[in-house]
Amino acid sequence: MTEPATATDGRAELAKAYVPAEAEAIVTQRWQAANASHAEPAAPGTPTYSIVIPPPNVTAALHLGHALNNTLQDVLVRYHRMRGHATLWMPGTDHAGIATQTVVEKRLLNDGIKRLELGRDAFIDKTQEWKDEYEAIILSQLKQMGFSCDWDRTRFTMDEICTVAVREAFYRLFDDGLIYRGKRLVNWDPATRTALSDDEVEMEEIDGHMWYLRYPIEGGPLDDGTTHVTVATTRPETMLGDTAVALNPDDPRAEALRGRRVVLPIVNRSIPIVEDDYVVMADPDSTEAKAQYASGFLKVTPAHDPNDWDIGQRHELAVINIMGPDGSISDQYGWDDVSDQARAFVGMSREDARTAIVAWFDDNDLLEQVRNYTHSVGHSYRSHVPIEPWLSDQWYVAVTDDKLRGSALRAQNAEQLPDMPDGVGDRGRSDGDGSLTFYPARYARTYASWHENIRDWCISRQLWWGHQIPVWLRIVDESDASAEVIDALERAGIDQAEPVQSEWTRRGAAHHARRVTATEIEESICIGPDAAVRRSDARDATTEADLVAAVEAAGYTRDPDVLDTWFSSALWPMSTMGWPWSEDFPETEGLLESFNPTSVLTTAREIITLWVSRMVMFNRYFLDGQLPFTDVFIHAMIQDGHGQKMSKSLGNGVDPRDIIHSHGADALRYSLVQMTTDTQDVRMPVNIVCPHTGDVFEPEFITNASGYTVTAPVQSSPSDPSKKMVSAYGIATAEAAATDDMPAARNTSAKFDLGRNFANKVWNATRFALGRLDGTSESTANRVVNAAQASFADRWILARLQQTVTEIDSLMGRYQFNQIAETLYDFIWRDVSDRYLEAVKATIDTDVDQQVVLGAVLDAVLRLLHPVCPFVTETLWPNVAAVRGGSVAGLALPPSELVALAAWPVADDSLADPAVIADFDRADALAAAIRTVRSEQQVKPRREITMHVPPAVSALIDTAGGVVESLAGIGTVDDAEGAPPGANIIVFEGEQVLLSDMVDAADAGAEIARLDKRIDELRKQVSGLDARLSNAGYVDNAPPHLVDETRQQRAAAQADLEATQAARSAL
RNA sequence: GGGCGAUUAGCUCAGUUGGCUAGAGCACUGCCUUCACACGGCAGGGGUCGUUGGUUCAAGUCCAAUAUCGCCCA
Repeated sequence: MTEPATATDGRAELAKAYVPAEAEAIVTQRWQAANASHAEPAAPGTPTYSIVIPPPNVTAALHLGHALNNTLQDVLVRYHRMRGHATLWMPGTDHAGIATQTVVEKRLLNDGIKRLELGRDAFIDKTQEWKDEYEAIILSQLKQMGFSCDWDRTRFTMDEICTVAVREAFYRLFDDGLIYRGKRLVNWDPATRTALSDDEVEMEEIDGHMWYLRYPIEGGPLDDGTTHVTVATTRPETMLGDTAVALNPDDPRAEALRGRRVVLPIVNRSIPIVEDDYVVMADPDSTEAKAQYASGFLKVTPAHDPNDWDIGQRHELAVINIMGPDGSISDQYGWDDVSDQARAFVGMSREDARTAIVAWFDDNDLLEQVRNYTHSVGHSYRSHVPIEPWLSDQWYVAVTDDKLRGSALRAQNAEQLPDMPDGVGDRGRSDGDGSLTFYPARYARTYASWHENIRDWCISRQLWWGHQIPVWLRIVDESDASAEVIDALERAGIDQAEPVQSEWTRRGAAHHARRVTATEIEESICIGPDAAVRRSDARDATTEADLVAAVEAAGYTRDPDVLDTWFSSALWPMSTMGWPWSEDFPETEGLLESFNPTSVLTTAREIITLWVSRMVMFNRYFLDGQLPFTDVFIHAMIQDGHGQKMSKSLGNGVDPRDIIHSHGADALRYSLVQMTTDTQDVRMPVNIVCPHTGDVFEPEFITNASGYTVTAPVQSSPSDPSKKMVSAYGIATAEAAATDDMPAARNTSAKFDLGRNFANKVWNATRFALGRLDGTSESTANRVVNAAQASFADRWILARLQQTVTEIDSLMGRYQFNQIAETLYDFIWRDVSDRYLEAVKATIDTDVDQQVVLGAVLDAVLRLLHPVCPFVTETLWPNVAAVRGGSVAGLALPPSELVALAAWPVADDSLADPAVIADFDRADALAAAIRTVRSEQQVKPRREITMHVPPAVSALIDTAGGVVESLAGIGTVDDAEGAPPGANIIVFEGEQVLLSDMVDAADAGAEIARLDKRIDELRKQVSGLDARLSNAGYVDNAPPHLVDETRQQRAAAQADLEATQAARSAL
């Protein structure tokens, strides 16, 4: 193999096959040296194109899902950059609060270190180290895949510039009354001890039980002798916090029970019986599981169930919280009527308490029955333990406010969401209304219906890793409260925050107060970033540090919680571009004006609610209705070979670096683009590369504890089973560790062969041309070829090029990625390589015009393919540039040092030539028919045969100017009369074409068989067409052009049939 | 429970508003190591388009049921 020496102009000697690893390293350097992907704000009048990367979490290395997502973005970005747009692709990573904290905690625990013992600052340092490590890995992966992000602008969601944006956004929302603090039921994760938003809760089907517990009726039996009511519950342990029993008002038993109370067992609490529509009535014959299992009585535990909370609100029930933050039974969080009997349960875990309480009911003859019951239970997406609805103080964004939710809905394209939901109001209030378009369109409804059912967004997380909430709190007794606070609270009820005018607001902070108990008041001071405090028009504005010091001196302490990760992600298209004060970060000046709204957001569908919605709400809120992006492209998901979603726990993620290693980055990218369709998720069966032998083999699978099919952690080499290796699953799940004897094995997949072969094809097609072109010669250097005077093959390939450019332009605008890949494949492989290069082989060495055309076509091919396959095209670019000369009229291909910075080809309409394309297809069809006979007669490929043609066919052959001869291996073209006896006959367009000099002795039997088979086919075809034409319904109702077409087809098939029959009978 | 998507060749997938003999890649068969490419060329085999019913001159495509799988929401 030739060493790819790099000359100063970037040209390399071309090896026989494309070697991605060598090319990728060199090309990456050239891009870096040219700063090829850097963007500056657009000059006036220049069109812009921008994308912000969905910032990957710093929890782990990227997998193929990221590769897909970002490949699509790079295709768009490179395409628009070549189109001459000022193009920005903003890269970065996300701190991913809970996810990162969890992985770091786990790693520390492996070393025996506990987070709480380590302390907040030291833990954050450790997490920072993790972040640095994985951020570097992620950025390196992105670069290895060739992504043309503006690396100079790489951001992290906890960078100072992002922090300023987060602080300012929080401050403004707080000041505007859209952020509030309240005691609510939250989705509590007892394992990580933090609240989760609704979106972070995953529902899982659980095989559980329905327990039927008897609660004695207070004050003696009813008239019918009933002594108790039976409540049905899946969570008996929460009964300690029951504050009512509810039944449906339509229940026949309601009247007798009205006004009665029950005595809560164990606790001996007297609780009311209330009537509420929510309660499902018992009906053993119902098709609904709920009614089948219902007893008609519902225990109501407002502190531990969201539905019960609502019932409690309606009936003004007490709220008794019987659990601590770790999910154990506790009397420290609002339970103060603990009976002696109940005391025994305090301190138990929720699981133990469930067992113990059921046992207690059984022992006391109050357990009526137990039935198996499958129901869905919310689990933490992070720790996977069941969620505990838990009462606590949290911060919320009032996303249900019209300024957020309504704005998000009004943003939607009116074609995709014609009617606004009730109460949202019509579009047309602000700029971005009606401009948000989803591709594929069906996701517009997903987005809309989510907003219709949205609840306020819980943004506080009990974590250390993240943006700490910029609010300082203190609780004061009403008697100690300032007059300003009392004055503000006059206007409000309990648990409602009210703005206060105070010394703090006069110094540039925001001040709220709310009553938290009958006598206590909670005051909260929100302080903006230093840049905001300094700019404040408040009378006594100082600095953030001074203000914080003063607030803390006054007895306020900062809320230790941090913000939900998605709060900072929601600001990503703004914060990365310098909002709110780009003058403080000069490198960002002008970005917001040039590049926000961005052109498109590319993401997977799971993130529509978490991220897309919130970016829309925030961007519009802070930027006068301006959208963060106008298009949203939702792409497919990559599943493993068993149709399972790729996930860390299944260890079935594939590292793109493995694919780059086995196939190259361009192959990875091309194959991913090729499989990106509107609808279908993609299955990716993965093989393993043996690190000992290089063998590629299908791994051994096992079924894990949860019933999923996973790769066995340790695999054996197929050719030598004594050699072992660790699979990616083994590494991801830590079930096996790589050693010298048992190294880690890379993954690969045959799905990427397609892309690798294609890159190699481009490579070799170019090598062919390089051997035939010499652009430095006098004759070609300044030659301008006019298509009208060019040869048939040249006119054809230029017409096809024009068609291809037009098609790709259209497909790019519609995000039809798989069709882009197919269009490129068809043009480059089928047309340029298989047909054009074969057709010109005979003439290229002498036809100077053809050399110009070939050079131009190759140049255009590299440009067209560049967005998808940047490495191979950039590698070949200088070589092609060096040998091509002249130009083609109507085909603009201005020179450029790098193809990455070259102009997208512009092919004038004058190059379009449907007649030439039609004639070429005819010539190609004739050649194909001849090749079929050659193959059947086993004619040697190099043997040049003679064809004998009637005048009609002769005309085509003349028109085609040698193409038929080249493609069919014809040495001589003769007229029909000259055919020797025994010549083979094919029928083309109703005419007989004879072939001779095929073999030394013709096989008459094979010839007869072939013609008989063809006659059979043609008969079927004719009779099929006859059937259609004899159908009056078709002739009368189908569009006339289709009927005409059918008649022509019928005539052509009939002519072919007759000619073939004539040939057959001549034998 | 609600919504969305899928079911087409052995495998992985295309098939735009209904209209040429339902396509591609891999795999398979035969021939070819021809001076761009065996990561290749040429030729070929292989599909009752999940099932049932309907609309239509015409259904892989539209409608209705139904089965199976996946995802999202509750």
